[in-house]
Amino acid sequence: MNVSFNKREPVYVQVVRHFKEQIATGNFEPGQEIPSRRELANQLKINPNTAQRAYKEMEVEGLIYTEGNNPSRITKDEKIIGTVREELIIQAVDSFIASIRPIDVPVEELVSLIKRKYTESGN
Amino acid sequence: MNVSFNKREPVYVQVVRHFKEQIATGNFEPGQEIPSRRELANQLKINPNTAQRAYKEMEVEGLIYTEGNNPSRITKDEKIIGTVREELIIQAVDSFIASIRPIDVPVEELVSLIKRKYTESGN
DNA sequence: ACCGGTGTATTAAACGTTTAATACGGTCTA
DNA sequence: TAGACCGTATTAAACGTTTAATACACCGGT
Repeated sequence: MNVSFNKREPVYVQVVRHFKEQIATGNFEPGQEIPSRRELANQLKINPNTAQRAYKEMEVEGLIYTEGNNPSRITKDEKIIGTVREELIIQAVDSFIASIRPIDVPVEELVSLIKRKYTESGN
Repeated sequence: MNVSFNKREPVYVQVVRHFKEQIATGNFEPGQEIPSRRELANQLKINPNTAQRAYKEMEVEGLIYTEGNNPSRITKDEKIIGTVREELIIQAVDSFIASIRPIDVPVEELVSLIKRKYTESGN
């Protein structure tokens, strides 16, 4: 569980995204138990309420579910799981396009840049 | 002068970026006069102090300069102007890479997506 | 000389969001 | 039945940004 926070974006949003990334890349199995609110808070050194808020949001979106007073679990709905990856990608791409379009960069220059930077070893 | 603000990012930051985009795309000539603080505030419906803060930042970065008590002007330093475009692009690309890398998307899928969306009429 | 426009500076208050503190009720188990 | 762990709820505090109110000095044209 490794999350580095930036301070401009709400922490709970970053936590949600982190979980989505895990789900999208298959690091979480459907139905898999996730850390309790309090345990997550401990691990990430955040307030339990912030963890709660993140989980609440994920629950509303159907990404996780809670039965009784047991730690929540990743949804078993494969359809939802499959959607997560696409949504993350689309959001990232759209946001990138929106930020780059005003600068009028030739698409080939862009592609070349991305290919090079994306392929570079893990930075 | 058309700027649409999102409310997550400080307004003055968005104003600065907007000006940088104008400079990067050549919409501003070197030495060209820009609106006074108070006029910009009127145009964008923001507080004069917010305009001042944006301009101050640009002045610190050498993008604009001020002589006497006249409205500020775009720098005549072509080197700085040339740099603006590169910086905007690098920043956008780096930020995109950072957000997309955790999802493990094949680079070709990415390139294909970007080409399609970027080429789509102005959305 | 005056008036209106510049840029600049300081200080305080308002505002919304995020985070924190705390408490409550449930369930399980030793 | 007591304790520990769950999720949940309510309220308060902290924080950063923005707004606001003023004030100052400067220059230019009337």
